[in-house]
Amino acid sequence: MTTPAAPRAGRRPTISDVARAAGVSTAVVSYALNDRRGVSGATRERVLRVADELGWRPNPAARSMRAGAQAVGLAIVAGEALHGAPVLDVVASLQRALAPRGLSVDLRVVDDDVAAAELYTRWGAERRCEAVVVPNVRVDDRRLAAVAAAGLRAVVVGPPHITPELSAVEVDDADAYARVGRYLLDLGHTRVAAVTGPADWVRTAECEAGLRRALAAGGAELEAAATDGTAEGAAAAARRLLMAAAPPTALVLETDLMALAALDVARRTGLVLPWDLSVVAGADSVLCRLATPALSSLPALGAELGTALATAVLGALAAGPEDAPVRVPLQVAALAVRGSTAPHAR
Amino acid sequence: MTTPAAPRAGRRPTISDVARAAGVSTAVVSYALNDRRGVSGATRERVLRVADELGWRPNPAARSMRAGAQAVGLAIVAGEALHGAPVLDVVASLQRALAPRGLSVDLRVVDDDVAAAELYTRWGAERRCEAVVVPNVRVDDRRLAAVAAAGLRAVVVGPPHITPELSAVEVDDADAYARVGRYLLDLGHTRVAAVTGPADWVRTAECEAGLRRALAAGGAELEAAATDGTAEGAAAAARRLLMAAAPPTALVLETDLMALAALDVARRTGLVLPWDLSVVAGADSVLCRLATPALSSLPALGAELGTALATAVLGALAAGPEDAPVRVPLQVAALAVRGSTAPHAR
DNA sequence: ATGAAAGCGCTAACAC
DNA sequence: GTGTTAGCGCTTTCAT
Repeated sequence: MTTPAAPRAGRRPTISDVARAAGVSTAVVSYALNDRRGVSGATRERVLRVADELGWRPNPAARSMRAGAQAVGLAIVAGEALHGAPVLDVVASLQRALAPRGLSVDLRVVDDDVAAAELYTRWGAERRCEAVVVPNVRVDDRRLAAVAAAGLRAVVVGPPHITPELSAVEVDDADAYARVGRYLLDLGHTRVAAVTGPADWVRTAECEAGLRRALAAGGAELEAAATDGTAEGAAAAARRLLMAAAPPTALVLETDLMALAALDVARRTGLVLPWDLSVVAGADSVLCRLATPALSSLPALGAELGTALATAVLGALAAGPEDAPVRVPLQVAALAVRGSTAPHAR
Repeated sequence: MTTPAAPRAGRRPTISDVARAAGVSTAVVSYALNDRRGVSGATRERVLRVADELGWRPNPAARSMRAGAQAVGLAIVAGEALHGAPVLDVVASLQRALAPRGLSVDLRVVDDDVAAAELYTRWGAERRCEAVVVPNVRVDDRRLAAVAAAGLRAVVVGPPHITPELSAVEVDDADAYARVGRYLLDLGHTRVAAVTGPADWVRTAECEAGLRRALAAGGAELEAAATDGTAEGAAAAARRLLMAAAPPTALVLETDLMALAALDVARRTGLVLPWDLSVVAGADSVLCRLATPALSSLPALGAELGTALATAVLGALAAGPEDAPVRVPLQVAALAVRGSTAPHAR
């Protein structure tokens, strides 16, 4: 036996179907379903029950039509990490934190920052998302210009004072790298080199500055080599540094893969870790633990960055256009000391 | 000076705005914009020009309202690869191939296959996507049941004869692993072990079967150890295998990380590669090239899998409900031979 | 507390 | 070839 109020077969039930089945108007159903006041307890109860029985689910397209796209956009350049963290780790925790608010994450993999900027422009025009996340900020980043032009709310990821006019997750990489610097100083290293990612990334400069300041305070010097962030680039830089007249006794590399590449170079150069050379990775992973010797590493961000981003996004969406931007600080935890670092034998 | 037909400030132009500005009706604009016949060349031209001048962009929500969600869903379990390939590589090429058709990819990271099944059910009810991609199929996969119940079109990724009633990308892993088997036979190995991912994955069984058949044809035996697919799990399995009374002289591992873990175990066991032990990785990556010795590896799928998926998805969407499912074959390319494999010294 | 109805931006059936 | 119009499913005034 079929309830006369049931929707046509082969169609998902709509609010009208629920309203008909519950014997009320669509407005009441909408109110009840969205937990709004203006509905009696009994009616609300009944509506919810009927909606559940019918298997009603909101149609996101229809909802977006009025409420705006319930999504936040994230364009990631192919091959890049998300501020040093594995992209999917961050996305997972961001999705988890935004889901209860009915927000989804629109992740796109683009070729470069030019494509990302175009995408932001398009997203703005299409009203495809409420806000965008901008990671791996460059100096004079064209994406930030695009975001501003598109009138999108943005959450950037960067060091504490980045783009003060925008909401941001402020990651204290300078502090983390300063701690690495002090650790190496304590071990007696006086010639340290850093192999970083692209020179025009704000984060790169920040990490290098933190490390340099800490070393300088102890009378040690830092030689920095910017690369494209690939294993090959890091290997080339490491080779050049280690072949120099007065080679460094400690090497800091921004990622796990870069550190692994440096390990390989050191091995081929005949250097025995950690006695001839100490190596520190800026972002931990299984790789760092599997390497021989295991690599001393700064923890990589992951879930923490995702939740921090969610906080910033939700804050930015809640805030009016006149309100101050939301700034969410995020600390990098302690260096994991492993077998790749040792006191410098003078 | 403002055109009288310009939309109110602070609002994105709609089709009505374009129609007004071009002096035609919304239907004509819609037809022109969607490249449909029934509009004169001159009118079409003018409409397109005006739309461009106004900066009109389609509103995806409004479009989805009639046409259905222009998206394909992909739920990936946290930590899993996509049929051995890096998730974002596949997603990038899938997005690139679907974008011209106006389709986007809705990627979600879920905790496990139970959550994935729930998500598929929800997607079906919400009409959130046109089709879903189901990778890493398990034996009696609950996700396939959910997909069927939700009435979603699905594209699965698996071996050639998987779920014949659904569209699929058929990856010939058995053949690839058979080639590895023959290669090891040619090197004189007679005791080979395979360390695989979870035993209830269809692909796992397929890889193992391919390897086993090829080895058996040459009179060699295969010992297979299923693991959880992590580096730790692989290390434990490798340790157990290598400590046995008659240890294998060649080890095949499903992923780059697992192979790296095995390398580490071998090193600690005092085995010198490739003389005491040959190691093959089932999925290549920078890691395999950086390892010492570099690992002989089967290429990992990436962009090819993405384009194959796009072909299958588009085919499935184009096909009527009565049409035969779309099956897209995909071959794994040749083994890259590197320093981790050598003839077995009898 | 509840109902009627307008409308979000777009498409498509139908009329001219 | 072009215009009119009725929805798609939902939220939200505005009446009652």
